[in-house]
Parts: sequence; structure tokens; C-alpha cells
Amino acid sequence: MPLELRRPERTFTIRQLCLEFKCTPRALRFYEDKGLLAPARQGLNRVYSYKDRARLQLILRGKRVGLSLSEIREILQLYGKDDGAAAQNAKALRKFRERIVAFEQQREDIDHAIAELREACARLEDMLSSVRPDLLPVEGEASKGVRARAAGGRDLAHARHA
Amino acid sequence: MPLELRRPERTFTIRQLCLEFKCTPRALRFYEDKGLLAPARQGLNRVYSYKDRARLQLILRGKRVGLSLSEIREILQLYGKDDGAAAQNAKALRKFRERIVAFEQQREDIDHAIAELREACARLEDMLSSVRPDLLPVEGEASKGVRARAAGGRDLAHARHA
DNA sequence: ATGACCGTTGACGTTTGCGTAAGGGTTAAC
DNA sequence: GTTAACCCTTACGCAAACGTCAACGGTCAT
Repeated sequence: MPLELRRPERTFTIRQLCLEFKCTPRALRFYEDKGLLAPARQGLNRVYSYKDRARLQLILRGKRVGLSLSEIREILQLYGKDDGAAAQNAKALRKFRERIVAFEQQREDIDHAIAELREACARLEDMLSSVRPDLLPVEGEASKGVRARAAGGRDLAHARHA
Repeated sequence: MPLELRRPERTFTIRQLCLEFKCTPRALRFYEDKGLLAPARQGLNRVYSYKDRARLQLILRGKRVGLSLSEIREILQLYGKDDGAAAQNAKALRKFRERIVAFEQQREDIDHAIAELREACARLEDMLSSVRPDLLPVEGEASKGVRARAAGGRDLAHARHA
């Protein structure tokens, strides 16, 4: 058993999760206050399980896409009901569907925004290249036009929020 | 000229815009306070032009995708500089690119979220259909399985925000 | 036993984005 | 002439989501 404490049994301290997910202890405690997390305790200290970690991931993703904590909590609660309570689950189903519709709306908005920004970029580039080509992003020797699809870096993420 | 006051010359009162975009006068004045809008005046009364209306659209879309007002203001400011000031525009270009990357990240998050919710829905449906089929969304006689892609209604939109 | 860290619980402070009066001015209808 | 419908400004209020102390406990190395 001492060797068997590999993956699923692993636990995390508050700090470990904070480092991993780039947030503060204060935030985690706050989420707990608000009923989004409920880590175990060793004495006073919080002990986060893998499931807690997963919940935290969902929380943060939810935040990035603009959900409020109470909305996230609601979703997590519905999520956790794999048990009976059929009527409850029917409600969950409706809620989920609503959220999906909302998200799809939001995706449209984002696509719009991206499209507009791209246009703006294009116009700016044209202007600059005809007036002050020296200010353009280096445009070295090799790559012409297409410019590699940057991003993909697994450690970016992060966003604002009202 | 009296007949020529068709489109581009049109102006709007604060209330008209509010009705059209489902927001309150208070909000518009607030945006103005924060430097996002700057309608003309007739005496004390605000008079919104088509350009103002367009800005408002951008503001609201920005909000829906989770931007803060100050971020939106920044973008609008950069937007408005079609004039000279090359160096400034180079900065704008960089900012825009950053925003695009951020938006693409956000789109990924949303896609994830949608996927997860769909999965959850599927599981819930399975469960319900095997235990309490009566609780499922009517599943009438005709449509089997595919269910029309609801939404599309042009007057939904709207979202939360901290 | 003395810091140096990590953890804990309050509790007050801050920023954002408006809501909600409170008080006042104009014009249009009745 | 007063009621209704808009408009304005000023200002206090409020919820969300933490930040930032303050004050205290555990433990490990020096």
C-alpha cells in the first residue's frame, strides 16, 4: 500500500493547486466559502483530492468563459447528481441545454469580434506597410505572408473579468 | 433636404437606443462617464449618431464576451485612429493581435464547455429514458433523435457579468 | 528557542458596473 | 394648469470577487 499511492490517491495542498492553476489561496478559500469546493481536512489544513482538483479546473474554465461563481456552482451541483432523483436530473438537463444555447451565442459573439479585429489588423498593416514599413513586426526574410499560427503554448490561458 | 434625412443622418435618443439594445439609460450614461461614448448634445439632451450606435453595439458585444469596460474602451480608442500617428497604430496592431489570441483561447474554452455539457446531457438522457422516460422533453411523435437546432431568435443575447 | 514558511480564520478595503432614488427642467396632451 | 413622458445631474447603495492585513498555530532546520 505504501507504493500504491500513485495517481488517484494523490492529494494536494492549497499551495500546490494555486501554483498549478495560477491562482491564490485566498481565491480557493473564497470558492469554498461560496460552496464551490469542499476539500477534506487534516486538522485545520485543507486537503484537496483529485476530484477537488477537477472541480477547480471546471471552476476556472467557467470563469474564463465569463460565468459567475454562482452559475458555476449551480452547474457543479447538477453535475454531481449521478444518483437517482430523476426529477432533479430532468431539471439539470434543461439547465444544461440552456447553457449550451447561451454558450453558442457567445461563440458567435467571439467569432464576430475576432473577425472584426482581423479586419482592423489588415487595414492597419496596409497602412503601415505603405507609410512606415519599418514599424511592422520584423517580417524577416523567410516567412512571407502566412505567418505561423503561434499560440498552442500550454501555459498561457488567463483572462480578465469584470 | 427634408426628404434626404434617411439613413446616415439619423439620430437617436437615449431611450431609443436602450429599447433597441435592451439596456438602460443609466448604463449608457455610465459608459459615457467612462469614456466609451461621447454623443452630441442639444442643450442638455444627448443626441446619438449612427456612429454612436455602432460603438454601442461594439461595447455590448464586448461585454457579452467578457471584456471589461476599460478593455473595451481601449479597443475603441485604438479603433478610432485611422489618421496618421504611425507609431500609435503599430501599438494598436500589437494590442489587436493580443486580443485575437486571447479570444481564440476563449473560444477553445467555450468549445470545451459545450462539449462537456453535451456529454452530460447525453448521459442524463440515457439515464432518464431508461428510468423515467416521461420526464424527457416530450419527444412527441415525429422528430426522432435529431431535434431541430432551436435558437436563431434575433432577440435573445443577454448575459450575466460579475 | 528563533526564525522562516506554510497553514488557518476573521475582517475590512477595493474595483467594477450599474440600480435606485432625489430633485429639477421641457414639451405635449388633456 | 396639471398630468404624463422624457431628459438631466448628483449621489448614495450594492453585489461580486477577491486583495490585503492582522493575529495566531504547527513544524522544521539551525
